[in-house]
This record gives sequence, C-alpha cells and structure tokens, in this order.
Amino acid sequence: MAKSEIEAALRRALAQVAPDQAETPIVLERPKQAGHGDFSSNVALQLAKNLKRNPRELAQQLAALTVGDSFERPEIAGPGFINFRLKAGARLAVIRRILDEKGRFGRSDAGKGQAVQVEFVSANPTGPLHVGHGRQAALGDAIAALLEAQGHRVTREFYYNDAGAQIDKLAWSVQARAKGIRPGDAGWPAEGYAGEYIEDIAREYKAGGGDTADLDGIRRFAVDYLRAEQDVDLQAFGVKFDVYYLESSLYADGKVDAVVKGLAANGKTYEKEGALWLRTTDYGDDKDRVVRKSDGGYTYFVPDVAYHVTKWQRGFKRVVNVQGTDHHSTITRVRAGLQALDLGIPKDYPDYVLHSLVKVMRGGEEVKISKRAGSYVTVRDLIDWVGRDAVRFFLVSRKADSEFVFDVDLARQKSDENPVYYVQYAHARVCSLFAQSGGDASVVGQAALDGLTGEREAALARRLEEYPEVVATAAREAAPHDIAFYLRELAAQFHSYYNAERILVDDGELRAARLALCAAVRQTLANGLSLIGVSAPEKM
RNA sequence: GCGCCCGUAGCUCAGCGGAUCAGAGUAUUGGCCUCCGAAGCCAAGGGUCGUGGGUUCGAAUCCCGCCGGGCGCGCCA
Repeated sequence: MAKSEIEAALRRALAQVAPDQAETPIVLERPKQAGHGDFSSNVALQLAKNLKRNPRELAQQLAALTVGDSFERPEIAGPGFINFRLKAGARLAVIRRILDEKGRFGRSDAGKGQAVQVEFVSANPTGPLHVGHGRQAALGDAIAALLEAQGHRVTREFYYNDAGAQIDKLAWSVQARAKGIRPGDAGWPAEGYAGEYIEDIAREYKAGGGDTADLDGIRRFAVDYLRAEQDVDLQAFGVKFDVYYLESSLYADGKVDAVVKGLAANGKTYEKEGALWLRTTDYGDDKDRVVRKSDGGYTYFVPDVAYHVTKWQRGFKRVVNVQGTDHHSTITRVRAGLQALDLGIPKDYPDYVLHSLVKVMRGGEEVKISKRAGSYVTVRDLIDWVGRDAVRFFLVSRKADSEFVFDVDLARQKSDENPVYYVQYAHARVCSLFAQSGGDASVVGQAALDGLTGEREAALARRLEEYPEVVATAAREAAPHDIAFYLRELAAQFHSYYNAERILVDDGELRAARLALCAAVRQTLANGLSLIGVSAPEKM
C-alpha cells in the first residue's frame, strides 16, 4: 500500500539525515485540505525539537531523500511539514482492491483470534428496556462488530440480575396487582413497580391458572415473562447475544461463597458492626465496602466480582463492559475485589465504556413517560417512532460519554424521514445506477481507471483508502461514532460527485471506470453500516 | 463537601498523546430539476473553542484555579 511505502521511504531518509534519531516515530496524517496532498508528516518538526535545528531545513533534506514509485516528489509546507501526493494510479488502486475484497474491505486479522467478551445491556428483568439500554445495545453491538472486524473472537454477553431485592419487589408488585391492589392503594408494596406492564403480567399469570399466594411461582413467571419481552425488543433492534449469564447461577454454583472465602483467606476482610467488610481502600477506593450485610445477605458487588472471576476463568483476557455512567463507582469496587482475590488478573481488568444518559425530546419537551413502563421511555417506543435504523444510527453517532439528546421530531422531520437516510440514500443511488446501466460490479471492476482524473474522484478515492484505518481506530478506542462520522462524510462526497458528474456517460471506458468507483463507494458504505447494525437498502 | 465526566457556530455535536484544527450536520439566506432519484448539490453569513492564569517557538488540545451542567458518593442494584 502507498502509505507503508511512503513510511518506509521516509524512514530510510531519516536514517541518512539523522542516524541517531532513527527511532523518531513517523506519523503520516491525511490532511483535511486536498491542497496539502494525500499524506503529510511532521517528523521534521519532531526532529527539529530533538536536534535543535531549523525544521524547514531538515524537511528539505528529508524530502530530497524520500523517493518512491507510487508518489510524487514531496513538498515542504508551513513550519516544516512534508506533504506527499500520490500518483493517480496508486491513488485509484484502492477501487480495485475494494471490489476484490468486498465485505472483507476494512477488516483485519490483527486481533489474531483473541477471545474478547463484550458485556452490555444487562438489564434487570424488572421491566421493559429503556432508552439507556438502547444506547448500550447500539454501542455494545457495534463495539463487538468492530472487534470482530479486527480479527477478535467476540462473545456478546448479557448478565441477568435475576436474584436479589429488586426481583422480590417485582414479585410483590405482581402479586398485589393479581389481587386487585393498584399503585397507591392500601397494601401496595413500598417502592413497588407501578408500570402498566405489571398489570399485564398479573393478568397473564392468573389466566395461566397461577396461584396468587405462590410468591415463588409469581417470581419465576414474572422474570420469564420480562426476559421474553426484552428478547423480543432486542430482536427488533437487531441485537443477538451469545451468552445470557444468570446472577442466580453464581449463588447456586457456590461461586459467590467462594469469593467471600477467598477474600477472607487473603486477609482482605474484617468484621465491624455485625457486617463483613472488604478493604477496597487498599485498591484506591474512598472507603471500605460491605461484603456481607448484618442480616447475613451479600451486597450486590460480591456476585459482581464472582461474575468477573468467571469471565477471566472462561479465558477472556480482554473484557469490555458497556454501562451507564451512573454505575461508574462499581468500576473501582469490582477491580478491587478481583485484585484482593490475587488471581493474577491485571489491575485494569475489565475495560469499561461508560455512556451518559439519553434525554428524549419530542414536541419541544422532554418525554419522561411511556404508556407501558410508566416512568421512562422504552426502546420499543423509539423504534416505533423513528424506525430501527435511525435509532441505531443516532444512538451510536455521539461519543459514549457525552449526554445525548434524542430529538424525535428531528428524526421524523423532512417528510417523515430520518437523517440516517442521507447515508442510506447514497447507497440506494449507486444501486439505482447499476440497475439502469445493466452493469455488473465485478465486470466493471476490470475497466481501466485512467479516466478518473477529476478532483472529486481523487477525493473519493482518498476517502475510501482511509476506511480501514477508521475501523481500526474505532475498534481500538471502542468508539463506534467514528464510523458514523466517516459514513456521513463519504456519503456527502458521493452525493457531491453524483450531482457534479454524469456517471452514465456514453463513453464505454469512462462510464465503466466511474461505475467502478461508485461500486467501491457502495461496498464501503455497506461495510460501514453493517458495523453499526444499520441496513443498506437498494431502494428507499 | 469529595470523586468522575462534560462546556467548541442559533441548535445537535466531531476534533483534545500541541503545529496542516476553527470543523460537520442542521437552521437562516441566495442559486441549481426538458438531464443517472432535488430525501440531493453549490454558495454566503455565523464561534476571542465557558473563564482566568501557567508550560511551550506554538494550546480547543497539556497543568492549576474559578464559573456552569451531568452522574456517583447506602449494610440499594
């Protein structure tokens, strides 16, 4: 590839100009302005700092020594940047590569099949999924897809908190409803779940012949019911999990007890005020935390630690947990627990991607209620309002840690269409071109590309060439929004090209070359959209 | 009060291991359909990058203070 050739040539020049600085990192950037060429390096500036010499002078020396077949003579600009311009043939080579690699374009085997686990959503089975879960589902699934694209073997996992106080509350709430007690009535459980769905569950339970006095039966029924409902929503969202891990199984298998024993055996715990405490302050926490409450029960973070021990033991050397920022205090605790067990788990295990909460706006006001859940907007609501593709694109298009305002009106506006269609429309337009030309992408790909001499064509080729690096960076930083941004820019350049040039000209060779470029754009759009779980329609 | 995150164009947001980083979309205004999909394209206006210091030849980017916002700070999960 052209980039590595430039890098190697620059490296050779560097070895001649400054042998003792041969370790200076060489960074090749893609200038934003086309006038600055295809690649640019600031090595001369870095070098000037170390050698205390004039950067422009160094740049001149380096540039004169940097030669290669695929690029023109480099130019010096600004304080000492070395700019490289590719020869047309080298720049257009990416088109043929894309048509050849198809869905593999942008993928890499850099991950070498390493097993990685991405845990996300992990909603308690106490109600329908809310928008925050939606953001997690969109982010987590995209991060998983990105890691797969980099050659990792990814397991998508959902952790069910199906044990503990909140499940008891669920059971009491359903039982109360089954007995005809409504929220606010006498006998309604303290902090019970007030959503309409509780009534649905109670009705279904009774319809199935359930006994309203059988609290365990109610509990099992309600959890199964809500799990099934969440699965339906996730399916509608296009997210599939490989493993559902149940908190209750950690108790059943004795893994929770084992953690407590292990912590005690390592001398990391102590008794105080009738409770058992863990010295999490030894690992950077503000204060020590309770492990076993004075009533004998464990706090939630014990099964959490036990769960993460299983992740490690299941062979996941790398784990990414996607959670809301409201859980950020658990990071220190879980890591502290793992360290205190002294199992050889790295200090920064696992990785976390925290996302801020989503505010839903509609009609100029924040929406806080939904019919079904009562106190929050559900994933289902969003899908119903703007469609799955728009929800997934929107929720992934912002940095995870910035607050996100989901403007439903904006997403529906413009004759009931969504902004994501800008990207999808570019894809559909190429499909339309092929439908009309009767062309076949693989045949078209054989065409000579020499005719593609326009600035827009060069810019599109540059953009396409960039794609594999965008994917690699997005995967490394667990930042799917990079993909969304890239796709929008690629689509914008395509629309611009489409309007400026007549693709289906009469000249056979030129037409074939332009169609080849369009086919490469279409392929890249499709590859990118699939990473974030958005469809690439042929018509719309 | 303490900890983490955030403050960039009217609005929603990228950029943040310093330089070629003042950007995108949207909104506003003005152009472009006898012609491959106008759900599109082209152009213009619009920001002392919250604020005050510091480091540096060079700071939206790094450090400190302050202001403003979010989230945590349970023997809840």
